[in-house]
Amino acid sequence: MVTEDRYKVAGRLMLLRSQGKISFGDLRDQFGSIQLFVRSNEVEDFALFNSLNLGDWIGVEGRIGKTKKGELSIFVESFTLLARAERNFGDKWHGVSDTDTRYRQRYVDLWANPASRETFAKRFKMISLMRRFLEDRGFFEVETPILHPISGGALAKPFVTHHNALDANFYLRIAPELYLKRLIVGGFERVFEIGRVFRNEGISPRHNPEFTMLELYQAYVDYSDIMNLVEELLCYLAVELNGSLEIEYQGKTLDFRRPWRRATLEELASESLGYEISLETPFEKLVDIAKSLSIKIEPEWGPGKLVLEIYEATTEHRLWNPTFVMDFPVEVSPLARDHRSKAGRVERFETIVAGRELANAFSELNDPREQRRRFMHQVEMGRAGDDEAMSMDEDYIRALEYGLPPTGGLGIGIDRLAMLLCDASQIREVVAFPAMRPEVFD
RNA sequence: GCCCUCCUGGCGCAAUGGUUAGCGCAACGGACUUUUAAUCCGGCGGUUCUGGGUUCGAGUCCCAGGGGGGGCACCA
Repeated sequence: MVTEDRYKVAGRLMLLRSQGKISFGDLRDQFGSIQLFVRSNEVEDFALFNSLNLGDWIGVEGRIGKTKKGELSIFVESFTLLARAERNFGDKWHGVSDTDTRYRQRYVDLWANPASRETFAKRFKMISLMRRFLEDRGFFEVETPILHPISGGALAKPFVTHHNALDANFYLRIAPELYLKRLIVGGFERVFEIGRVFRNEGISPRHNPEFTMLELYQAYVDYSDIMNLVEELLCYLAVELNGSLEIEYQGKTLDFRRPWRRATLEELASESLGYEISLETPFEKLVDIAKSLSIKIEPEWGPGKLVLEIYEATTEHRLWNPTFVMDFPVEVSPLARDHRSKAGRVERFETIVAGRELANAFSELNDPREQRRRFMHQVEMGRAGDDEAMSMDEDYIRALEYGLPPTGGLGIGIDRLAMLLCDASQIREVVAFPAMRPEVFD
C-alpha cells in the first residue's frame, strides 16, 4: 500500500480537504497533480498544513502509496511552506473566465485554467520542434538587429524610436529579411531566425502589434523547393503536436495530407469570379471588377495591385485546406525574383490555410540593378501616399553587388500557425502577454 | 477609425423598474481518521465600472466617459 521510498516534491496547493485528524491536498507542479495524504499523528505541523491557502507553494517529503480509494498519494511526513499566495486564483471549479484578467494577468489564467496552460505548452513545444526540424536540415539559427536604421523587408508601418548617443531615429524591425539575406551573401548558406517583429497597426483578433516570425533562407534552391519544405515542416508539426494530418480547427477539419494544391493567383481569382482575369486583362476592366467588389482603388495602383486586391476580396478567405497560391505580380513583390517564364510575375507563393495567409515565400531577387529599380518604384509609391511602401536601402543593394547566390526564402507567422494547431480563434489565446491598453492603477 | 455588445463581493454566477442586491467557491471560525469541486454548521464580505439623467422608485431604462469582447477596415 505504501512504499518505503521517500520522495520530495514541490508545487502549488490546489485543493485542500481537511477531515478532522487527516487531510487531503492536491499538489500541482509543471507536469501534473498528485494527492497529498496528511495524518495528524505523522506530521508535526498538522494545524499549519490545514491553515494553508489554496495557491500556496509548498515542498513535501514522504512515502508514496495508494489510499483506500486507490488514489496515488504522497503520505506526507514533513512539509515546508515555500511561498504564500496572498491572492487567490478564483473559483476552483470554474477558473477565471474574465478575458481582461486572463490577458492582463496571464499568470492567473495559466494556473486557473488548464486549457490555457495546454495551449501555451503546445505553442512553446511547436517552436522547439521547428528549431529541431530546421537544425536537422543544416540550418543555422542566427540573430539580426531589431533596431533598424531603415525599415524594410515587408510592407508595413513601423514603430519609431530614438537612440540618444547617435541622435538618430531607429525603426523596430517589421521583418528580418534583408539582414538574413546579407548573411547569405556573407557565406551562411542556410539560416533561420525566429524572432519578434513589430508593426504599427491596429489590434484585432488576428493582429498583435508585436508578433513572432520564422524566416529562413536557403542558398541554391527556388520557391518550388521552399513549397516542399513548407509541406514537410507543417506536416511534421501537425503529427508531432496533434498526432494527425487531419486537425480540427473551429469545428471543421483541416486536411494537411500531401500534396497540397498549387495554383497561380490568377487561376484562383478567375475560378472565384467564374471568368478569366489576368494581368493582361484590360486595365479598365480590372478597375470595373474591383469597383464591383467595393474595393477602394488608389490612383497609384497598377494592374498587379488590382489583381491582388481582387484575389484577396474573392478568394483568400475561401481557401480552407492548405493551398499554395503562386506567381504574384511583380508590382506587389519588391523583393522577389522575376518569374523564369512569365513576364510581370515573380516566383513567389503564399500558403493559405483556413482562409488566412500562413506563409509567404519566394525565390529571392538577387540582381542589384533590378532591386534598385524595385526600390525606386517603392519610393515613388511612398511619395504617392502609400505609407507602407519600402525605402531605398543602399547597403542592401551594395550587398547584392557582392553576389547573392540563387536563394529561396520563407516567412511564417508563428502566432497564426499556433492558432491553427491550438484551435484558437483569437491571437490573444496564443500570445502569452498580448498588447493591451496600459492598465491604470489607482 | 467605424458598428454591435458586455462590466454585480477576491473568483464564478443570479435578481418581470418595486423591501435591506441573492447564491456557490475562496477567505475566516467550528465539527469530522480515507477524501476526490469532501460534507456539515457559523459569522464576515458589495457606493452593482465612473459621472449625469428619466422615475414615487434604477443593478435593470436613457446620455457621456473608462475598460473588455465581437465584427468591419488594414495587415501577418
